[in-house]
Formats: sequence, structure tokens, C-alpha cells
Amino acid sequence: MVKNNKQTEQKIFEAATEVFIEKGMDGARMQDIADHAGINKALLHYYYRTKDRLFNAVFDALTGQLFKKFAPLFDETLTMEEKIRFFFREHITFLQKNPRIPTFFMNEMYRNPSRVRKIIQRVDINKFWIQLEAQHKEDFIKYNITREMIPQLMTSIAALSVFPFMAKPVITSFMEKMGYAFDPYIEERKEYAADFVINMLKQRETDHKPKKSSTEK
Amino acid sequence: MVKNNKQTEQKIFEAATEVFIEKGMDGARMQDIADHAGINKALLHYYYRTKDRLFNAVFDALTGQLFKKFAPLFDETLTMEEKIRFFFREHITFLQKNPRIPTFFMNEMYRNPSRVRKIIQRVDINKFWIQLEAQHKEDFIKYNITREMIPQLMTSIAALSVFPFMAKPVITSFMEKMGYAFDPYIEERKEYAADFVINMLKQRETDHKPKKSSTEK
DNA sequence: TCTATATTTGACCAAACAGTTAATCCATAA
DNA sequence: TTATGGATTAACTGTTTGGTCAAATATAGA
Repeated sequence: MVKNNKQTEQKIFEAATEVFIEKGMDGARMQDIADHAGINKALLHYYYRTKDRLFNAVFDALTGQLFKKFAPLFDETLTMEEKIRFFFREHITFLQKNPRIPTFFMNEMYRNPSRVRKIIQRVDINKFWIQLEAQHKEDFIKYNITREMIPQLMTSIAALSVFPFMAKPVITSFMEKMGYAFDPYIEERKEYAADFVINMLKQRETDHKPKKSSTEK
Repeated sequence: MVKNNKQTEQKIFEAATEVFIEKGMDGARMQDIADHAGINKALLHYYYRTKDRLFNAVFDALTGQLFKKFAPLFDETLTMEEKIRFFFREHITFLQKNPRIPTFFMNEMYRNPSRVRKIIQRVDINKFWIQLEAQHKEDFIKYNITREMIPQLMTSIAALSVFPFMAKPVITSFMEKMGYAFDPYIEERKEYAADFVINMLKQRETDHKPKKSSTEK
């Protein structure tokens, strides 16, 4: 069954991804993964020696998938406002299809912080920053965006996009009580979150240069 | 040892809280909790019959602790801007002392959604909304805050406060690379997040009523 | 067709685990 | 002082779980 070689490995990988995301490393059972893949448990160990190796394979693949989503932010030749809108639209759409990935990630990163460091050490953040700074020099001045506030700004943007999915059970329950549903709320959020950030920046502009808003520069 | 009765139960409870928050229900081990409490494992079962009951005791206590933090928002006679600042200051200070509670909660709520419903069904959100609406009627009109946008606004506020702690390992790694530290970032955040929300609202005001900003009403 | 190799399985194992039990300890009250 | 009963423990039990292994089955090349 050379044909089945890749097929089986693929089936295992997909089943493992599903189960690990759903239950986490601690909660996942090898038997459960085998059942999901429709194969014998021993076969899991044939392809991936241990639970740990299988988990790592899944985790690394998901990491790659996730980081790819940020790339367009640095490549595209869009205005800053367009980029913000683009990001929320794309990122939230991705999370709509993979709502449990954020919780899974944050969890496993607490469980194994050294892994996080390895992943992030590979990313050259300064390069990205310099790139962004060059592309949006005028906007950065206008909105008074300094290097020191990247952490605050970036985590705020990430928070607005990711949090609703991490808190989904709580939010769903709350909204149920108020007569709203989660899905439309998320759909709406793509625009709301972008407005949220852009409005905040615009107000900083006003604060910074109260009289000469669009005339200056 | 009648004296030790309460003391022991308390010790167990504290140890369990620590371990459950750290490892979650699936990752926690009864032996580990016993070790943390400095007692025999059988004693855990003597006071709390099963792991599940012990977990529920811890979970319920933490829920109460967490919800209490929101009470002042509805009682205090502060302006809306003051309330926003108050909330971020208090809430983030609480999370500084209990940084792992959010992850713990979101996780366990995914694991057991029916529990969430039970907790939230007890809260009368509409009452809170009506209360807020009455207290800040003018602000609500000024900033064009409608009932339909509570979910978006509320989750955004929660996100800005909670997310940094849920993503702490990732954020720490990123900032390490940029030469920043997590603790000052959090300290700074108490004000930044409040400004973020307030600025966003002020811009909505500008958008909504471009000419008559402080003169009107 | 026969053989060597890769894939798949059922049965098994040892460790880890939540939970039990019977015996011991110890403060107290009579 | 001693009898009582709650608190505490060491040792144990039954089950679940990750992992192994030898046998069985399928595949491809000669």
C-alpha cells in the first residue's frame, strides 16, 4: 500500500489536528485520534513515534499557517487605514473557520514557553517595523505613532480580533440572553474592530494637532 | 485535631486552586495537589469526594471573585470616562496578581459550556444595561452608543484588558526581542487601554456631530 | 509465482492515575 | 485515665493510557 502511505499519514495528521485543537495536549487521547482517523492505535506510533512527536508536528504546521496570515500586512502597498481594515477582515475570516486555534495556541504556549521563544526568535521584528515605518512615515507622524508604543498598539489590534473567539462560550451565553447571536456579531466585528482602531488613531491626530488637521504637512 | 479541620480544608483548597489554574482540569494531578498542600492524597478525597467536586469548588469560588470585580462599574457615581479608567486600572491590577485566571477560565468554559450558561443565566444583563443607560444617558447620545452595539463595545473593552495575559508567553517573547519587558508594558496598559477606548468614542462623537462638539446640549 | 519490504492489526505491558480501605493517630470529654 | 470519633496515613485496587511487539496482510519487484 504505497498509495495509502501518504493517505494514511495525512488522515492521521488531520485527525490529530482536530483532536488536539479540541482537547489540547493533556486532554487528547491517542485512541481518540485513531478512532477519528479510522485506523488502529498502533498505526499512530508507526508513523509518529510518540504522542509528543505527533503533537509537535501538528503544532508546527498550525504555527506556520497562522504566521502566514500576517505577511500581507508588510507586502501590500495599501494605506495604513486600508491595511487595518484588510487585517481585521482577513484575520477574523480565518478565525471564523478555525475558531479554536487561538485558545489552543495560548494554552500550549503556557505549557511550553521555550517553544514560543524558538518560534519567535526566528522572526525579525525590527525588519518589519522598519518596513512599516518607511511605508507609512507620514501616517506615523500624523497619528504620533512611536516605536515605544508598538507593543501597546499591536497587542490591542490582536486582542480585538482574537479575543471574541477565546471567550466564545462566555460571549455566546451573554448574547443569547440579550437576543443576539454569535455569528452575526463576528461578521459585524470585521468592520467594527477596524473602525475602533482607526477612530482611536484619528482622535490622537486631533489631540496632537488640534487646529491644522488635513492642511498641515 | 479539630483545629486542623478548617486549616487543612483551606490548605487543600488553596493548593488545588494553584494547581488547577496552572495546569487546568486535564493537566492537574491529585497527587500534585496533595504535595502542594503537604498532605496525603487520601485526605483530598476525605474532604472533597472526587477530583471533579474539588475542581468545581475551586471554579465556583474563582467565578465569584471575578464577577465581583465588575460590580463597581454599576454602583459608582462616576462619569463614563472615569468608569472606563477605573475599570482598566482595577481589572488589570487584579490580573497582575492573577495572570493565569483568564486562560484557565476560557479553557474550562470550552470544556464545559453548560456550566457557563448556568452562571450567566443568573446575571440580569438587561438590568445592568438599563442602569448604565440611565446613568450615562447624555454620554450615550453624545457618543451614539446604542443597545445594538453593547456586545461589540463590551467585548472590545474586555479584550483590551484580558488579552495581554492570555497571550503573555507570546507577548513576552516578542517584547524581549525588542528590548522591552512585560511588567512595565502592563503597568502602562492601564492608562493606554483607557485612552484607546475613550479616544475611539470621542472620534465617534466628532463623526456624529462634526460642528457642535462641546457647545451642544 | 515467489520473495522481500512496507503497512496494518490485535493482543499485550508497564506506568500513571483517581479513588478506596483499614489501620493509626490524637484531641477531647466523661 | 480511658473511651470516642474525627483526622490522617500507607498500602492497595481497578482502570485508563501511552507505547510495544509479533503476527498478518498487502505491495512491488524479480
